[in-house]
Amino acid sequence: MESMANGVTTQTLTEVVADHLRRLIHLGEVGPGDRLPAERELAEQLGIARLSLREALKTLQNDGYVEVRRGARGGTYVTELEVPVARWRARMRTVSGEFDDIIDFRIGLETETARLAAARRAPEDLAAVRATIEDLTVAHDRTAFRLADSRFHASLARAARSSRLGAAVESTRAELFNTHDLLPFIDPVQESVDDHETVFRAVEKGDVDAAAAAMRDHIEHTRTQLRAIVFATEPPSPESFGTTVS
Amino acid sequence: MESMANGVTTQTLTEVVADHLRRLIHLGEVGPGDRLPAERELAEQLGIARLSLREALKTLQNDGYVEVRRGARGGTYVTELEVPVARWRARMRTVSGEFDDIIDFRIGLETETARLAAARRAPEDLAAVRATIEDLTVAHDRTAFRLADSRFHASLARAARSSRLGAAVESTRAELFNTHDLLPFIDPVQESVDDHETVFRAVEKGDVDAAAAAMRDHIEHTRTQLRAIVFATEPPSPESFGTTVS
DNA sequence: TACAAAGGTACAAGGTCTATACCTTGCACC
DNA sequence: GGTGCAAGGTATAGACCTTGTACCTTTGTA
Repeated sequence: MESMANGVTTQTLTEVVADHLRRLIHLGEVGPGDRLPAERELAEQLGIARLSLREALKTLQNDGYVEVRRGARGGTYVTELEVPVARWRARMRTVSGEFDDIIDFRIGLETETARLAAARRAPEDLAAVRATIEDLTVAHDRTAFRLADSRFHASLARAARSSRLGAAVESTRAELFNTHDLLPFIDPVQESVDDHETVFRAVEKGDVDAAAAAMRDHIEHTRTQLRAIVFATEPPSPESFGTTVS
Repeated sequence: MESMANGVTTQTLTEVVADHLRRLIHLGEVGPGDRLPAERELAEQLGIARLSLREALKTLQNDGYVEVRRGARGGTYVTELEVPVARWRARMRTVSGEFDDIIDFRIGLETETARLAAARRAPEDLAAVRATIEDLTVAHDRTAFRLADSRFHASLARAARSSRLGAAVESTRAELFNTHDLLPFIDPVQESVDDHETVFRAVEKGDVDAAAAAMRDHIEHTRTQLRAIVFATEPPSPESFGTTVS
């Protein structure tokens, strides 16, 4: 019965809430400069006591995700995320194999998502995916690009009619940090837009193998870009996004 | 900020422990007739108080997973799982799309696992996979078959050098319940052995596409078999496994 | 300068987990 | 058929976590 010799523990509410909020930041649902709802309000939204939320915010504050200001214009604001990004880079460099492990996992999830989307696409799904690509094309700042990119993958998962794939894709994106906040140049952004279009056309045609292959290529591009960022000698500078930083 | 309007909660230790044990049963790590360690011992292994464990066992007892006997030959024994299996079947029939959703997810995970295993296999990985197939071939009762099957997929994930894929494969197998406890006839078992061998040969040759395709076929066979079981008019009878029931 | 909107602090009530001690059941063996 | 003993069954006190409520402090702005 050696198989059950693991330790089991519970997370405190504080930890759960901190994870939840961190995840929203990683996913780009809220980004640098954004203000979270007031503590009392957010606590009510989440269905928890204010103290529990406050402790979670304290954790995020210590980890450099948010800063808290008091007074009339006060509130909890998402930072530029320099500290968390630096930590994430350090971890990806240090923990051997983790970086590629995450990318490999994403490839498995997203190629199958693309394949199913190509097989099952309905007209309204295609329209939704196309809309996210248009958003991506006209995105002029990090926030817009980030959201459009998230929505592309989410709408594809919806077209694939697979809730588990969709959820896993989202989790994995969260683990990879919100990558487009790191991309320093316009070129990989343009490449990314092209990739998305290639995937979309294959899905539109209903060509399952082409859709899977295009998605695989896209994520391999991501792997290359991210690897360059993670293992670069100079840290990335958020200001150098494209030419029109907000 | 509507994106954060979800409720967050903690699980009690009791719930965590119950989930943990249920998972072990679903995965077949412990099967019908097996006795769990004594409460005091198991509590210590898990690093929790005995009362917390007892409450978890109470839950499993109510759900029909285990029965508790007192006295010298007392202890906690895994049942024949008739009640949980019946509930699982009912759920798969009722919740529209969930059955196929799980299978689709498995296909994404396991085809990529097979692909990576074929690309990265080392001699000792191949030996480990081959050993599980031999165990499978000579398995004469449900327990042996179940464990060998679990180990096949686990050893393949190890050959693929992807811990995330391995973990996700295992989680998904747990969600599908331990399927071979349900299989009523010897034929699908033989088919399953053949499938495993086909996957293995492709992995051995290093043919990534063939490995992925063979795995896809295997899981599609599983889909067909399970669908028959889930939507059968008569409930499955555990006694009819092969010809040599333990 | 006073107000309002936000965060900061304090505290009591209730729930959960742990540790420990002790009771009860019932097979095995003399 | 009684006794040992390995299990499960029960009770309780203390530590810790979560909640709800009330009140204080900071700071921009009218």
